[in-house]
Amino acid sequence: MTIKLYNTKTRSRVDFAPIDPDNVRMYVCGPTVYDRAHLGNARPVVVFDVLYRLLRHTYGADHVTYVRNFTDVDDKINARAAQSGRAIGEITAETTQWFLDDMGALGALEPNHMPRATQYIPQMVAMIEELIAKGHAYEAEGHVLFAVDSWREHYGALSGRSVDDMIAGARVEVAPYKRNPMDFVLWKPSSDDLPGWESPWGRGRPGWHIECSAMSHELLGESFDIHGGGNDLMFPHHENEIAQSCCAHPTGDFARVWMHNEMLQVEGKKMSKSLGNFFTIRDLLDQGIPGEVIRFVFLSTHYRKPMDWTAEKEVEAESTIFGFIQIVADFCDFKSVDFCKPSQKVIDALANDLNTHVAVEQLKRLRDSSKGTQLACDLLFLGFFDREGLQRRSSEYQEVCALVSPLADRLQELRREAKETKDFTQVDRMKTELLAANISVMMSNDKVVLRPEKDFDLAKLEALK
RNA sequence: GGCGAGUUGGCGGAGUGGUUACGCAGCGGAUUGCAAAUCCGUGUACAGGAGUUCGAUUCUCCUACUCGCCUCCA
Repeated sequence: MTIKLYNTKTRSRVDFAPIDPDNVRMYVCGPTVYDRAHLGNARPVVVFDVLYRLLRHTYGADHVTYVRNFTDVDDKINARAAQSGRAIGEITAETTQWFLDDMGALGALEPNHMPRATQYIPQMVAMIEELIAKGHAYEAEGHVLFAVDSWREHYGALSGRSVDDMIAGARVEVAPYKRNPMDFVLWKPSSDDLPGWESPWGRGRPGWHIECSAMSHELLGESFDIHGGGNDLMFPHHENEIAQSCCAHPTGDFARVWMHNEMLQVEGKKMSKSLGNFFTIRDLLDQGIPGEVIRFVFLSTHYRKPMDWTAEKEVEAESTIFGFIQIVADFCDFKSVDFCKPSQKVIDALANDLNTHVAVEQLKRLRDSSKGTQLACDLLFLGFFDREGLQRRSSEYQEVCALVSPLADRLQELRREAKETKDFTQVDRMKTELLAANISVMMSNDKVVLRPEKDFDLAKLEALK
């Protein structure tokens, strides 16, 4: 099977061929840890989690190396520390754990490596020295800057810009010590109240971009397969990563395939604090929206299209997931799940540039044909549940069904009598109460089946007991 | 201003150079004590214009609009 992926670098869909099938390597830009992850932060995590799962399935779980960093040195963090009076390390440690917890709730597997920027300062310093030695960077007023003119003909290739275009359209304030307005910071000086490390250029801290170049090199080598992130990172972050890495390691390719997910919107608008439609994953989880529902909404839209988070979609996803659980509860043989493979249609859909929408449609087809075991298997594969969680949800549903089952017998008995007397008052009364508790009542000729639906409320059945 | 992405039926959302997914909602029918579920049937969409083509929703160009990046933000 060939996995096809859209490569931003070439703006085309390519057949994915790993450098080393025994060690497929992927790097995804992770969060800056200063606050709870918001909904938008979660999109790349979920998207690349699906890709990670597909790669593991295709090349073997032990033959994929997935790296996602934590940026734990950044001026936003410093600002947060200054404003809250808390220690930087305390903030970053806490936020890092929040991130892992929240992403775990969305079913994201943890990457093989989750490097923290602060643990790779020596590698960054070494890389910067290399860049200076090769004439791609220069020191100025305590800063070290990357000289885009030293790589002018390549710089901007990923995002489709030329240095000249960017200078023409730039709105940035240009620091006077820059040789070219587009030159970006590799290292900057730290005052005593800011975190800093000793370096050949004095006490300072790294610029934003160098960490990804240094850490991907350290953990994945000078050439690796896939680099991912949100498309807002394309410029300048990824462009600068490429410049740094390719100039420091000219014999390597750096990342061969670049993948970018589109942005997320909320009710048709950009999620932003100023619009007041900003919320975190934790906010949603606390509202009782389960992680698998959030994941389902995400996967219903292709990753390269803007995804609109709406209350309506969330509600629909919740029903759909509930419907899956019903079918799993009724038809899944959990003993077989362990030996079950994901549907070929799901794999094919994902292999087609991560067409998660089509994969999700396949789940619905399995549901409609009551293929509970296969459905369970695919739900697990796509990360909606782990095995334990799914089995628990399934059992819980079965228990509820068992509780209402005697009522079905009673209703059937009432119905049998009513058919003789032609007086259906009692039957209808009972049915109304069941419906009010969100229990579907399905009456065939000789049988009554009660099915608790989403938001069923057994408390409302007290009157029937 | 520069760069990029997008515009599909009531809504959501795939996909394809020709046979017009799918989901939800809707409508008609079968079925039902009434329903539900199910089954059958049904709605003839691809922003607008021009071009390429035997034929374009699918390719090219233009226009409009939306969104993103260029500034901390995935």
